[in-house]
Amino acid sequence: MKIATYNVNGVNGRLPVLLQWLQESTPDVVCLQELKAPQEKFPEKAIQDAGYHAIWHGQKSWNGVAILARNEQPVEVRRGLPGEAEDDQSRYIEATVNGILICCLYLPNGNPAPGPKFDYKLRWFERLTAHAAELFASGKPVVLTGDYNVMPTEIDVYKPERWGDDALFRPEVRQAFKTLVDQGWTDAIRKLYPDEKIYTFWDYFRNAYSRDAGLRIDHFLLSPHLDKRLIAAGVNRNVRGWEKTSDHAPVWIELADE
DNA sequence: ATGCCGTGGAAACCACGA
Repeated sequence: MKIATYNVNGVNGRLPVLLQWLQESTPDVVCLQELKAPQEKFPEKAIQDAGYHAIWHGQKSWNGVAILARNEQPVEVRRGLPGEAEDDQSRYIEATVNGILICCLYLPNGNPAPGPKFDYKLRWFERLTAHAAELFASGKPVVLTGDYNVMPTEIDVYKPERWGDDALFRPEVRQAFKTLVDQGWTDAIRKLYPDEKIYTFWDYFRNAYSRDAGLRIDHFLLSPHLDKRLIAAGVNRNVRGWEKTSDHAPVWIELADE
């Protein structure tokens, strides 16, 4: 079973790239972030024609998350994280697919830091961590995946010395990621490739992709049950080189059948 | 060191992203 996450940076503007990648990669489950489309503008028909059923939480202009499943209907469990009723940003959706709880998240960027956006990021992280603790305690097979907007360690940044004050790399944020992982989750990429330079995002400008000036900010966290089933993981970096592409590349894991 | 690029929405610029 292959599960992927992809920050598309505009699902409608990215539709040809998304469909091409789905056709080439044929993931069983896909988590999308940054739809940048209101609920009624999600390209449901095109995605259905590609063989995927979907649930999504849209929002005008910004944010937006979706879960796709090939030849199967994702069964929605919740949309939105608990803990802040006034939070109206579409950044979290959760569904069951094939017995696995799929949690698709788009963690706030948080810049500029310090400031209210950074405070929101840290609050959102705390809410995610609280919810993740409940999911972990349930003992169910769980995947927490998406755009975390955090580089966990120095090897996840092309030039860590330049990123120390950035909201994606500040100590509080790295600590928040560590606190979450330390509940017992497995960072799938780092389990399989503990020392390799692996990026999932490259800026559009300054030729970041061709210079390989990248960041690793899209992650898969696995519950212990799924950690045992993990057989492969990677980044479809070539997709970042396509025309009209996102600034993120798709990230994927492969789980052994039960 | 820096939104230099890209997207969406509204209005021929601005907010926002990482």
